[in-house]
Amino acid sequence: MKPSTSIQDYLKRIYELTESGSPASTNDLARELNIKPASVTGMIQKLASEKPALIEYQKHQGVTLTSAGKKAALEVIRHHRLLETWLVQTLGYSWDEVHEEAEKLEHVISEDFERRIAAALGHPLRDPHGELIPTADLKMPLDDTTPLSALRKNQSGKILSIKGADADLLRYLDELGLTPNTMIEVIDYSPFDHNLTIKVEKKTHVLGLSVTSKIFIEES
Amino acid sequence: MKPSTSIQDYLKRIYELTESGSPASTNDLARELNIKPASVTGMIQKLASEKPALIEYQKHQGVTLTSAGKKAALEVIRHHRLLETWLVQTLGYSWDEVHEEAEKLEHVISEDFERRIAAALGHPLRDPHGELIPTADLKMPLDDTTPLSALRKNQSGKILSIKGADADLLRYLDELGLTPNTMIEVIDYSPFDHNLTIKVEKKTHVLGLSVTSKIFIEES
DNA sequence: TATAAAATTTAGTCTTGCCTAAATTATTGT
DNA sequence: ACAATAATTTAGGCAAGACTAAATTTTATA
Repeated sequence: MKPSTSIQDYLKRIYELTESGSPASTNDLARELNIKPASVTGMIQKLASEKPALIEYQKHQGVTLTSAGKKAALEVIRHHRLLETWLVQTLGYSWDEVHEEAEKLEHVISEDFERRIAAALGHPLRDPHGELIPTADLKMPLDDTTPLSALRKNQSGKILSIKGADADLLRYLDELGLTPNTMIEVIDYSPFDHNLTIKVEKKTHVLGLSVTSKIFIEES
Repeated sequence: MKPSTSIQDYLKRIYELTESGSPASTNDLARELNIKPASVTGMIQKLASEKPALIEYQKHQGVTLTSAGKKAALEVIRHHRLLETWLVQTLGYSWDEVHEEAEKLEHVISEDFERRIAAALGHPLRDPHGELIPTADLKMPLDDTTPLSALRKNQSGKILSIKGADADLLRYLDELGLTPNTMIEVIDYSPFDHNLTIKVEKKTHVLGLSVTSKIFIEES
């Protein structure tokens, strides 16, 4: 069964709040949804105990999405971002006017409608705000323009390209095994200096922002 | 406050069922809405007893719309028909595919969205099914192509034109005062022979289908 | 480390809008 | 006119999803 509008909103917010790797707290979720924390607890308990669970939840520990939940969330986000793109292109909305409209439409359009606007727009990669649009098979793309520095704890991917590095840096990265096509995994993130601890072929390294912003990756 | 999606559906169906002049029965409404008759009774009782009542209701007598209710219904119908027109024209839907999609979208689009698609379409008079689209000020247009024979009890309007009448008929209508710009009022309708009893300048006349189908009017 | 503050959960309530079963009112055929 | 039938309404319930107030757990501070 398709999740209700309310549940779709929960999933969408949980997705956004957990993009950084850490679980979403009841309080944060309540704030994002304009709902009282007590109500959020009730809903996440229900969502966690359903047949195919959409979320992972332990009392007092916050929530994360299961892979089923993530798919459902990406479906809504895809609808939202395609709608924004479409409204801007075909009805002359400005980028700051579309959000509210898409927020309502995203819950009611059919899959057929989704396919039609995606095709009409030429399967765009980003919406008018520059945000990436999840693909038709419900994966969030991490394209060339997404630097390693945007990844957080527990995310992993494959190096696509390295841009703007001088010969010295390239040699250094090569020594560490950081070349295109290599798989990497983010072990930790320091919010203070934006240093990332990453694992590459069994070894871990700590890299600063000046380096991670030059390495472009694709999520695995 | 904007009526809920459920209430909008009730109003839309009541509008359709009462177009012929007679009130809508609980049973018919239940059938149209795919809802049990007992549930309909509950809802119409609520709607009839609200601050600005949207419907007129007497036990066992069926319901009609108040003018506020009619406005709300026409708003939904306008949304629906504009959406159908727009989906067909911009996304290549065929006329038989759009209904379901419009049925969901009609409840969530903003007034701004309505204005934008109306303008983009050049303020169309009819939707892809040929149905008239209510105007922006929420009146159902009765254009040149709508004959007097389509009107029912309690409807009134102004004669726009007379088409296909021979000299004898024109002279006869002129005697009765039935000329363009004259206000008329339907007093009664006979479903057996389609005779209409109408009032024109304090006098009433009974007209047959062969006459009423040649007089074109605009609702007042 | 004890305690105050903040976050979270529990318990109980409310509204919307639907349902079933039973009672009542209207309508219809003879 | 009067029973049989159809339509309608009443009464009681349920699920979703929100809320408040109070209890509990966690975190932070002195």
